[in-house]
Amino acid sequence: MDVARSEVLVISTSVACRSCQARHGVVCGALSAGQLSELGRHSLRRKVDAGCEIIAQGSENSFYSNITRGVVKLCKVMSDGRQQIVGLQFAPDFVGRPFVRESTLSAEAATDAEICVFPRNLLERMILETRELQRSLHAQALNELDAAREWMLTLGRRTAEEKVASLLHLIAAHAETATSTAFDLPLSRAEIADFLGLTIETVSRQLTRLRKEGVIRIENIRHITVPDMDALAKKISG
Amino acid sequence: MDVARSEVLVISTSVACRSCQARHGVVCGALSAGQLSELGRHSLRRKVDAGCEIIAQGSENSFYSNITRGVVKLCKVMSDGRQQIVGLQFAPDFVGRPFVRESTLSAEAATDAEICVFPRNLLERMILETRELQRSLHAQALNELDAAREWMLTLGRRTAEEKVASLLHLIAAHAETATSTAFDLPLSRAEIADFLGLTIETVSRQLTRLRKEGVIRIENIRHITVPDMDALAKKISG
DNA sequence: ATTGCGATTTGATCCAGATCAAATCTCCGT
DNA sequence: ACGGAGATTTGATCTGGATCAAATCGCAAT
Repeated sequence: MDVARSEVLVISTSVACRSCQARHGVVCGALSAGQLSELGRHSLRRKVDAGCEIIAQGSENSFYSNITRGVVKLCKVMSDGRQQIVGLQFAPDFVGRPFVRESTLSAEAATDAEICVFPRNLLERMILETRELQRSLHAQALNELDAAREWMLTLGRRTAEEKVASLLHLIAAHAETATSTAFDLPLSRAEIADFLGLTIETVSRQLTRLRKEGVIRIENIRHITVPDMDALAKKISG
Repeated sequence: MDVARSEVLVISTSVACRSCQARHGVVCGALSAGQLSELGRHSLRRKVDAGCEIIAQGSENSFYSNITRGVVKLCKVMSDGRQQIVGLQFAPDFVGRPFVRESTLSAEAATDAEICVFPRNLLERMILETRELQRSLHAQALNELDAAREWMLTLGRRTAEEKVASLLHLIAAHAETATSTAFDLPLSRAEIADFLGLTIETVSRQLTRLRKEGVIRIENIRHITVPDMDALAKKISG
């Protein structure tokens, strides 16, 4: 997303922030009706296509957002092009790093998504003013920290097969279907590789291996079925 | 640390928490004089030897602490024994995971250390009551999250040499000497391996390689000198 | 339907780091 | 000073996953 353009849009909008309320967004869920109305006057509901960069690594944090639909990937890239996905976020997560000027990572829509965009200054003021918002963002930060550390174990100590199984398990847990036994992958093979610290070839080979073992079925390139979730879980050494 | 024993000690102490104040601990730095005095009556200053387990993975979070001296490692272990260090904490960091019943990781003193121990219930009440404490712990959680994600990049995408250089750089940045060009390693080779997702043999080989290249001098097994910090930094691809 | 191109899979080979196996080094207790 | 045991280094070899190289698939544009 282009920063200058987004600021123009923020100013021009005047509708209340209904999308977040509907999804119990982290931000809107913590605000009073009055605050919600003030925030709504300056916020913007925005559709972003898969691949759209919401925040660029190294750019100024000039706005924050709530995801209301879709999946966002957080990514770090090195100067020589190597890159690592360091987090996946799902609705209704908050996106952004409060209280730091420059972003150390990029946030990019992994699927088509919808976000609710808030101007930085207004939101930071509300965080400092509103205990419940602070508490709620603190809770999300702690949850993300738990997830990041769990993933550090996966990156540092699990085999390729365990890594792929871990990813499928993670996606299944966040899938929107009730059963979560069949789901769409929000990531391409290249993105999966960047999340797992592997190459696309290894990811592909491990997926076909899991398929041949009967642990998963690959309905098509982006759609997986897991006949027996326990069999998948057994692939991940605890 | 034995949980039952620590609770007895907490109850029996009645001195104010002066060690934290001196080090501007995350907790004590955020409290008023009155709160400090209440907290002090229920807190405990405690020396722990290197290797002492402060929190056990899977145990109940029944207290929190502030580090006032030394280094604490956060560690996750798998049922088959593989383990991964997922964070290092230095004075005056806060140790513990507020608002969650069971710890998903262990915290262990990496060096001889001193911590200030608070009972869980009292501290959680103070977090909810005291905006400044909430803010301060939120800030620490966000910093730890940044550090965890930076380390995910290291674990997933850097080579063994870059990993070892990254670790030395990290330690140097937290060293207590002003120059930080010479420092003690708070970790054994085995712990370094568990932090970097490598084996001890690879860690040892990369250290001697950096030594032979003149990037570091190994004064003795736990003490490193870096003649030129830029040369070390150049080993870490950005 | 056909073409074209990027994404994915599959195959062949390579190599960074793991594993197995000794030497050394450190340092503690006697 | 003298064991002795664990920690560290060094050496030899192996291997999981990377790299290089082709197919093959999926699908959008014509």
